[in-house]
Amino acid sequence: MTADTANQENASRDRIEQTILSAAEQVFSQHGYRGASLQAIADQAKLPKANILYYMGSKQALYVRLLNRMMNRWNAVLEDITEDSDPGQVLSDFIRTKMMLGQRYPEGSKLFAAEILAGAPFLKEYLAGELKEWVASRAVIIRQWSQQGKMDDVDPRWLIFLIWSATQHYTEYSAQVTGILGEEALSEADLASICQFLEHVILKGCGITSSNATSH
Amino acid sequence: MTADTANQENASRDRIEQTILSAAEQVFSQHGYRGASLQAIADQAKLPKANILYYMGSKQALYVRLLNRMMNRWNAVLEDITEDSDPGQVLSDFIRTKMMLGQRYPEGSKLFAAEILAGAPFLKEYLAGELKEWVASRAVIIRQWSQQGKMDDVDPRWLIFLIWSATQHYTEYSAQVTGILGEEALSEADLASICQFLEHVILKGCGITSSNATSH
DNA sequence: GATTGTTTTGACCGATCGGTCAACAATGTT
DNA sequence: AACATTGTTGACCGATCGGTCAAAACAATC
Repeated sequence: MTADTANQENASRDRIEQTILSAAEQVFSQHGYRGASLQAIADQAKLPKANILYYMGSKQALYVRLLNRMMNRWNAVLEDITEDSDPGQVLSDFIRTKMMLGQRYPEGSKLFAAEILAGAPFLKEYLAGELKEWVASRAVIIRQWSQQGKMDDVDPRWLIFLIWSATQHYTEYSAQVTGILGEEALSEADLASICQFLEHVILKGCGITSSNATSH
Repeated sequence: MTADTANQENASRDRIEQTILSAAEQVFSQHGYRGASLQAIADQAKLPKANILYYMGSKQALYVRLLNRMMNRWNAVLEDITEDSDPGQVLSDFIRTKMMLGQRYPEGSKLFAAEILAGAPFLKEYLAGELKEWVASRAVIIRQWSQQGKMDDVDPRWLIFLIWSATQHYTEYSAQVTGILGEEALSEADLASICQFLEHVILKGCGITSSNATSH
């Protein structure tokens, strides 16, 4: 096997795998792990069912792979903050980044939501391990901001949960949001308006005086 | 059949139905409509599967009945507000009531969440009908509050969504929350702390000066 | 105590579930 | 050209799916 053909074959394999992952993400996100069927995924990917299993091994392996892919997409968020950072800037970025991620990967976000709803059977260790430490370390920094008088003395954990929930709402509850708004999907103007609203309420609510970058 | 025996039999039937509904709520809330099986519901209720169908007719009828039951529990919220109401009082009540409802009916709330995640196939008309009108009518009143200078000029729809999402988070994402906090379940102290935090941030964020009833 | 109506439940139905396998096609290596 | 490896897929497996049904158990009326 030459390097060329190797690349070609790997590329072909990658393309097929991406097709399957994308199809599976749609089906799993709508119906959860149990409610999704390999046949439905195969239909969505326009491949025979046996082909799905040839590439992915099993339903569970496919599902776990999707969960990991989604979690890697979140890793960059809020990574490089220090006690000297500007809370207004950081929280503003946090809100916009989270909102953008949800809009960019709606199926992945819903997949994650369904997993949590089911009691997080495949993510228990991740939540109680990596993610718990992530929240704890961010909380320390936020607490320092409060002590420095940069913002009110709020519980950082509740603040993080607030931003998570408020932003995720617009992807995971998109069926409700669009139903109530009477629109097919959220427009760019809607999204900008929502971001502005969340920044205004959360920053002001935390006693953060709007910096030049976050005024409106 | 005497009136006595009639009451007795109806009461017995009601008891069995409540057992089934409660069992079904647990199973549906964890795995969604498709992922739930009548056998799992029957096991949970400790009844033969055929008995479930005898009382409920079909899986779909059972599911729809659960959805309706849950929606009736929400009907009382935010019903009697006017342009003369105190925004601080009303929003404070709204937050606490929503949070209490989620804690009181965690399975029902998760059931609703799973239905929305799946694209609301059984609730499309309700969302675009009753609920849309409910939001629109509340929005009018909130807009009046803003014009009266009682609060900032924020989009009432985003405010309602914010309160919904922030409160629902603690029931629907309870697996994530407890995993991160390292607790089995939210304590009473946690709940009080969360309510206080949400009131502080949202009211202050909307420019509502804390009334005597909502200070902390 | 015979009759009538209501619950209860195991047995069963066709369809679908996740997964296996063998036959075959396609491709790479020598 | 011969051989080895990898990819493709219909047929099939036992288990489970939602739902039906009839026979037995139970209760109420006459």
